[in-house]
Amino acid sequence: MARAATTSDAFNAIAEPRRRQILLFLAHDERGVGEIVAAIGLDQPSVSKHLGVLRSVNLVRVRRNGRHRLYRTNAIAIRPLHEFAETFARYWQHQLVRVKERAERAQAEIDRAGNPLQPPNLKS
Amino acid sequence: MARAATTSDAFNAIAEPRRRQILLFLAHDERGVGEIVAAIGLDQPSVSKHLGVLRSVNLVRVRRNGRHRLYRTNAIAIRPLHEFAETFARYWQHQLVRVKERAERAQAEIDRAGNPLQPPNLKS
DNA sequence: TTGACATATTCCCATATAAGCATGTATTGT
DNA sequence: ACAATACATGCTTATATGGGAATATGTCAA
Repeated sequence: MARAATTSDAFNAIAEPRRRQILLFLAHDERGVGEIVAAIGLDQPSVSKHLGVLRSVNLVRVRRNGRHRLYRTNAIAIRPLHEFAETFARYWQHQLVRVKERAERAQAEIDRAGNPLQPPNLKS
Repeated sequence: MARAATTSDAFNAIAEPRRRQILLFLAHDERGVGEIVAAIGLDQPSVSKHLGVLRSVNLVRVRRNGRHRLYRTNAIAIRPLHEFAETFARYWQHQLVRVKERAERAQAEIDRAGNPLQPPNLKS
């Protein structure tokens, strides 16, 4: 089996850096394709194809206005990603707390030794 | 240019559903490969290869214990994903607030009409 | 209608899969 | 040393990609 299609879900669509760039660019307000092209420095057909992928997983909404098509990020489609990542947030927070505590203990060790120029715990 | 390698960053590695499954399974505590195989119902070589991808982007840590290799999710490697998704969280929260407000206005319309059986705003 | 403008779509190709199957490697128990 | 256990790696194949170039589609203006 080959890799899942980029159009299969938000996770696959977002794997591509240029698409993340586009989503960020379209997060605040809607923009025409030309503006996107100018903003991210990629040729127009490529941008249109990326937009096609994003559309197919509902990560963007389109609105037609004359000969322009105004795209905008559909933020809620990113929710599954957020929920997945959120699951791990508390783990790395614990991890960081432990690192911080260790650093503080090491600093206390230095202070107690009275000589800040000596690296602590060289062998343990 | 082809698609970026799955080993290029966390975003690409996480695009694969089985790898997300593995990360969740290894989030709380470390497990041997055999346990992972049993848990997610995939053959051993496939699991090993997925673990290889996850290793290459530091999404898991390994520790050897006799002939076992104990894997564990390295939660902090998921942080870039979380930060990306977090950027959009406030947008969809606004979106949901708007939907809720609209629903409440519609309900108020119904209440005012005094007849809950008639659908509101049929033409506007 | 004709042309100009804004986007989308098609074709081409080098590249990278993920799964299945077979095999290699390291470690332990006897 | 030998067999068994626990993983990792190599090989093959169907499939999908993203960018570049060329072309098609759709809309407005004169």
